[in-house]
Amino acid sequence: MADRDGREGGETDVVGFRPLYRQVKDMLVRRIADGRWQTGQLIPSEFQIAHELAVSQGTVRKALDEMTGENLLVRRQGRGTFVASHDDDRVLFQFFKLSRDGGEREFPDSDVQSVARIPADAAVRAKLALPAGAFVVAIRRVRSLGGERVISEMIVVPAGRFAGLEREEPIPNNLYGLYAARYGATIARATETLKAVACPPDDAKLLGLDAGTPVLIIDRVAADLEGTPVEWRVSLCRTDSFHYLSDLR
Amino acid sequence: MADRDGREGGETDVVGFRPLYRQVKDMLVRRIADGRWQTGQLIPSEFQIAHELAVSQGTVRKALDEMTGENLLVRRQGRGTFVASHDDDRVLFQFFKLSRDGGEREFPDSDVQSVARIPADAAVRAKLALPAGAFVVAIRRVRSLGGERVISEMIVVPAGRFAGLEREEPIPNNLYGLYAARYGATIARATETLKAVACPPDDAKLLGLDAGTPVLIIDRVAADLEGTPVEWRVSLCRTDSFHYLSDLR
DNA sequence: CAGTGGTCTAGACCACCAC
DNA sequence: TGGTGGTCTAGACCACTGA
Repeated sequence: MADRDGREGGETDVVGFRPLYRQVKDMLVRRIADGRWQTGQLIPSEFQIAHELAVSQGTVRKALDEMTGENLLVRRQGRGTFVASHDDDRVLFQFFKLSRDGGEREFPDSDVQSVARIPADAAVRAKLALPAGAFVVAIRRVRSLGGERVISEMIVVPAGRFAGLEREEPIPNNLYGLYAARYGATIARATETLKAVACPPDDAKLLGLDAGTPVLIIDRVAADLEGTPVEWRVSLCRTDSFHYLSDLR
Repeated sequence: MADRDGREGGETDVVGFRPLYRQVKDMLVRRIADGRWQTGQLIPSEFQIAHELAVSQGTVRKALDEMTGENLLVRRQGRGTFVASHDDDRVLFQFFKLSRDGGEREFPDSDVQSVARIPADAAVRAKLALPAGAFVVAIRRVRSLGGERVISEMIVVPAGRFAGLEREEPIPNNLYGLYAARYGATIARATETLKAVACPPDDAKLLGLDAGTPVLIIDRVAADLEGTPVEWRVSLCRTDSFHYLSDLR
């Protein structure tokens, strides 16, 4: 690598030492973030990357291993290393935690109620770190498991970053795949806040419940590779015969 | 190592090849599981373990790194590698997901209502994989955050594995620390199932709520290093000004 | 200062896959 | 058969800690 953190002269770093493999990792993450490496694509072999960056193969390996651990890459022995894609299975496993009691995990269907480009109010701007005057695209939809309506949700994304999303037709079931493929936005992490509340009348109607029935409310902010918030989503879920699964490790 | 997976003769493994570093890891995990390495204890250095097992230092490092990633070990540069302990901070971070809206994470207080040794009913036996006729110790307690009652919970553990727990006095706030210190049971993982329900009258009284208020119900089964279920816990949580936090990565 | 974990390298060989 | 990732080794040097 060009300079190896500027340590060639042998001076002691007082602060801010960054291991070589992390610098390599940052460089490779950037290649995904800015779209030079597309979702699902085969990336160069360890040896090629090592040669290109003038670094040993072991250092590249450590960077790739960390990225694999963060679900950014998928490695397949004998074939190569691929940029992870937001296919249904991954999204299901990583981001969809609701399933039928006693049932297998299952990808939900979606029934879009409305899509609109609207000004962001203060609450939305706070969640997505947007400036005053920003616009957002808001989607309302109902999701079903096994034909039964289970989730009523509202999704909000910045209109600037997702220009034209409100004219997308149809709105796909798996939104994170769309974000990556059409807008170069890779969802890497999300933070969910859960509460139990009485179901409001409008959502109750959509879900076929009595108003006031206890439902789970999931407030999610999803972020991209740089940690920038990209989507705010509030989901009301019936949990009479469904549940939210959380694995603590 | 004694045999290195029996591959010395150079024969091809048709099935069941297990990398050396995993065999090392299994061996070291067993030392924690059976109490030869106690919680919080300093373990031998990489070099010493490598020499003892006749394996290279890099192989030991890979085993230790995996164990560190699973929160079984804590490594401190310049000092050594330690068996992770269930101190308040770790339990708070890894296993306690409820906090006040807008507040910092905080360790809850406990107010024990009852402790009893009782026969396990069918539901309990199913959760903890116990045979017919088994006994359990059941604990009921109320937990508070900042002086406010927030959680009403029931905890059930096998009486065989935790002999005399019902006579423990006092029942400590941090149970997982007690499990490790007195009964050699390290809680390594837990699976939580969440639902929103109407609060039953008894719990409502304990939490100072109106019966029927929506509350979050958390059904947790906690397992030890071998994956054996060790504890079943059902927690009713008020979420009017509190929330459950789930990080998706 | 000695001892620990952390990083980096170089090279060997194995397991797997596609051609 | 060649190329990929996966494992294992050996050794050098760096960064941190505590006596």
